[in-house]
Amino acid sequence: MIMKKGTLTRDHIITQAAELFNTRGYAGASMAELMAVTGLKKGGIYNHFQSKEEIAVAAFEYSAGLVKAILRDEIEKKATAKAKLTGIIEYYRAYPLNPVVKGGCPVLNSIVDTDNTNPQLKEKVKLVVEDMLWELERIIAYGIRRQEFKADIEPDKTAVIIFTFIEGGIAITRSQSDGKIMDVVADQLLRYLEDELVR
Amino acid sequence: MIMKKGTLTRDHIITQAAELFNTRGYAGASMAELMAVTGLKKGGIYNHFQSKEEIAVAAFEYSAGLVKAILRDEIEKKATAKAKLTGIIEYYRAYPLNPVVKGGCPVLNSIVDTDNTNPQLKEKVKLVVEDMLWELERIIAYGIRRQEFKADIEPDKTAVIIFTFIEGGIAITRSQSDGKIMDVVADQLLRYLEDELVR
DNA sequence: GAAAAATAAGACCGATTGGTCTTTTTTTTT
DNA sequence: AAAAAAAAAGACCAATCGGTCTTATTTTTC
Repeated sequence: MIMKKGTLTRDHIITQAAELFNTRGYAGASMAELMAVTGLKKGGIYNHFQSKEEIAVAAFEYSAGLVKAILRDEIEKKATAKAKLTGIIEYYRAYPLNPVVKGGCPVLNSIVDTDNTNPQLKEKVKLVVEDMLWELERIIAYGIRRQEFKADIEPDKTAVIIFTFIEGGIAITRSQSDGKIMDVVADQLLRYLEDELVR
Repeated sequence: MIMKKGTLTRDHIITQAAELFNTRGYAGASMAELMAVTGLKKGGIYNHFQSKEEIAVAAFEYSAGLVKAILRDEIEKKATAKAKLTGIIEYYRAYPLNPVVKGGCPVLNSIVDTDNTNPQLKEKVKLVVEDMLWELERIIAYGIRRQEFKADIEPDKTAVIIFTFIEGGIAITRSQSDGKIMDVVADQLLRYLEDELVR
């Protein structure tokens, strides 16, 4: 057997929990609901985790891993910095239609959902955001090095601009249930890329 | 007596609830906590409201009213469209330091916090976002009319750009606890205003 | 200041919360 | 296939959940 049964079950709990917590929030989701969506009873779940919080952390790590994997893929399959950024922007244009996890962007949701009663999760979220900013920053620095981008742009600030704009778009889209908002955001980001970054 | 005692108590509950729900989320905040922060017992609270949900709606309306009042003030005290937008941008630059309600932007928080189990609040949030977009749109249309802004810019899309960018900035700021992020956002918005809107 | 009305208190409710623990069942090892 | 180990079940727990209702108190009206 390639994988122990328990590990399979554990993964199943995590994927189901990721969706549940992302749609209902940490406080809003109950263990009873998690039991329902996993098809397991209390004993089955608590055999793999020590607490609800531990499940939430594992679920967020899983969701964040999905997002990162998609971004990495988008980055790696393009050669130029401009193409990499364009790929990311286009990915997010379609985001409201195909979120990585049901319930919207897990990064945005966790930022807002995580109050100060869960410092462990809060720190994890912070690290994930830092990591995504860093990933963008690398692309921009790469573009400058390749002389695709203007020499005087600041990679760190540019990364913040792109990322905040995208996450804001996801938020407003969610409130209005209107996919066209992400179009506006994506178009504007492409214009920004063309006008202010490309030399 | 200018105001009945009950109304005063009701307002007190609302202001305290606004802060509580904004920091802990709807599901995360309990009636016991609301009792603690208001100094009232169950009977005192339920004398004014029928349910927790009704309190949450009233609290959000109150918070949204505060935000709108500030924006309106920022808009009215300036004469030109450019000055109005600059005023709003500068207001949000300092936002992480002085949120209208403790816990961050109530609009952003409610967008994310409100799942589909509370359609009444969700609709309210949608209307508030629409209203804020509309307010921005009006300024931009005003700027075009006054020939401050280019004639070919689209007020609705421009409003979306400004608003999503600001809300995204607030979100990321919250995750990183870093006030400099709002500086990057504000600076970029001012540049956008100068370069793409002003003719 | 007395009567009426509004307000707040606080005991009480059933349901649900996250979590524990023993027992049973299933899986893995030998 | 037997023994050992892992996994899942499900009864059980105290605490808390949102909410109700009667009683006591305070405020308002007359």
